[in-house]
Amino acid sequence: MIRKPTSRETARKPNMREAILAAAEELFATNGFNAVSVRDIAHAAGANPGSVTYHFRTKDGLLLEIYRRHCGPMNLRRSELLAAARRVRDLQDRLEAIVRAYVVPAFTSGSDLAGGGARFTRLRAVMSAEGNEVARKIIAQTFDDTSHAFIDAIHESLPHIPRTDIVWRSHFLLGALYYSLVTPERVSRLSRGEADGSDAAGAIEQLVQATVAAFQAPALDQAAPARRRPVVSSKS
Amino acid sequence: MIRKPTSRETARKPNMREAILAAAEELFATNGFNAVSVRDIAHAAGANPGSVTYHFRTKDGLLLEIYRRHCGPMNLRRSELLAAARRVRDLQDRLEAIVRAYVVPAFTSGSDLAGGGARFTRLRAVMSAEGNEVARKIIAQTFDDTSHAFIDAIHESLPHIPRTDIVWRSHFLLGALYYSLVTPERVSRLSRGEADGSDAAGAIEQLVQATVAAFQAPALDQAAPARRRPVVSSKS
DNA sequence: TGATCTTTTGTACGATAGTACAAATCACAT
DNA sequence: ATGTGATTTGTACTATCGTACAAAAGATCA
Repeated sequence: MIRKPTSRETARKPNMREAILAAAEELFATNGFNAVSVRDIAHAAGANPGSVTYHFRTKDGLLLEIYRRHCGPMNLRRSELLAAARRVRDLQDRLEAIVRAYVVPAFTSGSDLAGGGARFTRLRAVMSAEGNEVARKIIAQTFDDTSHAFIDAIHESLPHIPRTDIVWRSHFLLGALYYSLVTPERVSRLSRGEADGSDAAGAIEQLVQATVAAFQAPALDQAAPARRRPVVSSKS
Repeated sequence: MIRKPTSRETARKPNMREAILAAAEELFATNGFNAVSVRDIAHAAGANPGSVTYHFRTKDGLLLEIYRRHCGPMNLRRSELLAAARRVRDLQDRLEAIVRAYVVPAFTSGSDLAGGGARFTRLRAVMSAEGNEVARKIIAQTFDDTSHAFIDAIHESLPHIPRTDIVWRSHFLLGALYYSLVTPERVSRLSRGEADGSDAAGAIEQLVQATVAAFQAPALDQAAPARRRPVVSSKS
């Protein structure tokens, strides 16, 4: 999109650059940024360490390019699905459609690259946990608009819930989404094999079902604690 | 608990060992394991790098000791609160009490060390995202029993929900909990200052309210998709 | 074929990592 | 006061890190 591909763009190996990107994405997403060395990436991609420097200059540049690759398409897909969801008449159905528009691209789409969006979403989860600065910047300036659009849409379908509560609950949604991608094996283990945490379709259905209910929870009346209060003692 | 403190246990600085542990906990929790060097930790604790080696032998040993410090007390507190919650008669109230028993210690308690359990819970979140092996082992063997106890308790108060769904939803709970501690500033930002993501009490109330509703969501009938299906097109 | 540009390779450099270890320093019982 | 064991300091070693760069190899077109 930025460079015009000259006719001799093709390299010796068919797209070594892409192989490096894919390997880096995989390694970063599973081990974190700092645990993976440029040499690890090069080795996994069948490339020479110097080749990474040639294509991306620095390790940060490599991470940045991964984000550039995915953020656009994923945001676009989310916007499309959100626009369609907003046109749903029934408020209950609309809420579910909105949540689905948020969740589905994170699991399955996001770019045409192999592996789908799940790997990239997991990468985002890990980078956010590590407090990576490069990631933080590009995420805030790329996804905050979309996040606000989703929050607004949800708020419209739940007018009686304060916006603050919606923000919190959408935050929980993202956390649940991230964690499902980070440690899927925990689900399999705790369910004693009855559930498969790595099954994207199953995870999506569970997440959508649970999240819709969470959004529909009664508003948190911060002023008046109307209902019964904590039943168990709380020391300090 | 393992060493009997001889009368000359006190060092030159009052508890340099504890200072190192606290500094490491803080740095690991905010930057990840690999991004923090032993020298960073020593500097933050006002200690000499060699002192870290003396007390904990290796960097892994330091992390392990942090876990040992917190896992026991936190598990104990959770068990106490869970036992109390199970005695609540009303099923709705009981469910909320159980969720609270899970959430509250993660935010506020967990050990007598300064800073409370929030720092340690955040540390666990980051280590889990990084796929840290030392952490994974000790977590699985320390918390799985407790997790099962909570899942069972929740299942008892929601008998009509399949266990699989409960597992998924408690997984989402943990993910939401982790993420709230990892990036609280995102809540403040998205709510445009109306909510404070760093306010533990507020986060707890929001999380409990949302999670209880999520647990109470209708069961996911994997066999019969009774309700209307996705309203928006799904390509691929 | 030979010139030219792109890509890959191989190697090296300075910085920093984790850890080991001897020497210095401390607290305390005698 | 002095000896003794626990702790802290200072330093050094080896490995690996990110990155730079010159040379080799490959591709493209005159």
